[in-house]
Amino acid sequence: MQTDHIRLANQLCFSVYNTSRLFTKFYQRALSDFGLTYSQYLVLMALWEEDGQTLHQIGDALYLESNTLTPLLRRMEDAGWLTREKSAHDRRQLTVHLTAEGQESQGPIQQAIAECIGKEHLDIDQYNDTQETISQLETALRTLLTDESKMEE
Amino acid sequence: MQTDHIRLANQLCFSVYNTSRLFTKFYQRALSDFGLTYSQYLVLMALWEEDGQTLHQIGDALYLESNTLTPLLRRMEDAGWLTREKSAHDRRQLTVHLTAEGQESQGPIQQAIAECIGKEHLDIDQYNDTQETISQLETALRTLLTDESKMEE
DNA sequence: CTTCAATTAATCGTGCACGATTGAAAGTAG
DNA sequence: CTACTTTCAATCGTGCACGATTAATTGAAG
Repeated sequence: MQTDHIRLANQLCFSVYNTSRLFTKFYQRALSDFGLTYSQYLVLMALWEEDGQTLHQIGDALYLESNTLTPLLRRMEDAGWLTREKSAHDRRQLTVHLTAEGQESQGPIQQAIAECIGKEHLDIDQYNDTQETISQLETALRTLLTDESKMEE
Repeated sequence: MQTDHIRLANQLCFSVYNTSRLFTKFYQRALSDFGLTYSQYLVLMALWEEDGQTLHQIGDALYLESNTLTPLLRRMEDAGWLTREKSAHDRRQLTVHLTAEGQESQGPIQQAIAECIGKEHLDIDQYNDTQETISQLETALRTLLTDESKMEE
């Protein structure tokens, strides 16, 4: 039935939309003490993984572009988490480095999140399969949406 | 391991966040022809289900509050999808009714989404289990977050 | 009836997301 | 070297989300 397809897609999309908002609120509890948003936490994670990335590289990691990242990184620079400077070898690019504050905060921030997960009794182990399943859906949607833009070339 | 908990939570949250954005983009393809956003489509679905709901009732259905719905409904009224009027029996409340346009568009809009699902070869049946799993996670997070606010009372 | 509490939509300010465009810089071809 | 193309970050405008507050209306208690 075609209508069943729509109903399933609607329910699935709505659940994912709701869960995303709820997860963001959940993280916000731990992050608000540091004055961080979830998106800003994602940037920190990318830089903890590898410091000195360009805006473009961070965007590749988080699936975000300059229209979102430029103001976001500026706010994080103002807050003292990182520095922004034009790359020496290619002045079009922007290189982002963590400040000492940004580096040293990794432990405390992740501990705050860990406490939030523990204290709230979020049985996260239960969702090991969920992570795989949702990742597959994510991949399917991404290829579906990016293949389309390739068609136009 | 505590760090494993964080890593799983981070991956899960990031996947849900990405999937939500991708799903919104996917729906946007079908909805843009009608000048609708995904959030506005959710409001239409709630009103197709039951017309004449109050802002509060719509908010209960979509987990949104007046700070989001008031401007959203105003834009939809401006676009001709619905009408907003104060309830007769309780002038604090706002009753929302579909216009003829809003009612008649249900078929075409859902057909556009169905075509989008079909044409893009999104094998949605494959995600029957995913819907259940993500719904459980959604419920867990919601009770977790709303029980907390009850503690403060 | 009067006072106080509760409910409701609206308002305000901030921070994403994102489609679209711009301008600068770098790369490429002739 | 010059002209053209590509690749960047930045900018612009719109529409959510959402914490916090406000003002109007209703309900409840005395």
